[in-house]
Amino acid sequence: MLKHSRQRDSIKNFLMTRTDHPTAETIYENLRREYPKISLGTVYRNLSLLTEIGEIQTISTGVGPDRFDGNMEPHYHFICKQCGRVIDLEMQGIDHINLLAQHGFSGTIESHTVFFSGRCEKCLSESKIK
Amino acid sequence: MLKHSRQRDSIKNFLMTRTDHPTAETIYENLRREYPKISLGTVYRNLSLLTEIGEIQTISTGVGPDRFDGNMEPHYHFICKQCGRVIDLEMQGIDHINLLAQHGFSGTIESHTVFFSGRCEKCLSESKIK
DNA sequence: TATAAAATAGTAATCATTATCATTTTATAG
DNA sequence: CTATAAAATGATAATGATTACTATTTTATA
Repeated sequence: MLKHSRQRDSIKNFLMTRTDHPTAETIYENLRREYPKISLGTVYRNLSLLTEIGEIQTISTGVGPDRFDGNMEPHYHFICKQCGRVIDLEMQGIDHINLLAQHGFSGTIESHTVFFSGRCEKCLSESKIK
Repeated sequence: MLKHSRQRDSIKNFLMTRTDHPTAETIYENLRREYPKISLGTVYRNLSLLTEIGEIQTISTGVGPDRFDGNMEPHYHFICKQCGRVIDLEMQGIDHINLLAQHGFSGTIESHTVFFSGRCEKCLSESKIK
């Protein structure tokens, strides 16, 4: 049975205030202001738990540590090849790609994970300067 | 300047014979038959290098270690939620999603990474038995 | 064949994450 | 309220995957 925990609430609340998909380490550093004795293990444990119960999303980009997202509205992510920033994309849904994948495949297609990549606005403007 | 290496050739060749997207560890175990003294570091170093020069693909699924693919023809991957197997999908291209992502986004969308998931044929048939 | 650059094997180090466990917190019941 | 049991925590050790380091070997070229 799941019991209430102040630390878990705080992690969830922190994620709700951010749109930059912070890492466990960043979340830890920030929570320490409110809970100076919180441990990194507690942060990881709760991030896993919150992901399991569908309150947050874990984003494994394949580059660097995992990132976490408190926004559960369906949306897609962009990863900048230059600075690594993860940015929310405002685009229409592309669930139809599941049908394309299912066609001729003998397993069941239940979901998909998509990352777009390229260069973000900031990196583009900085490279123009140089 | 890039110099030739028997070990690198062997890694590349091994990947060309497989369609199951082996891990570095699996590649290492197999290469040891031909090169009993090969080190895991050499395997990782060459897998990174081969990926950099575009001869193979690194697949970071977010679950378990990275997997590697010697097939550079454009294609998509399915990851079984139950057994973790990575399977090639034979589906039409979905590059049009880049345009959808680009619409209203101020950076540049250059590419995308997509994984489909669900249950593979094998896991489906096994769960029927039980 | 000599030489320099690159690659290797062996191993240590690092990074991200998970596991362990004694102590504390939370929920529930008397 | 207090007692109790389950769950969560903090502190820390352990793990798994990958990268870094370095003396030695291999490769390409002169």
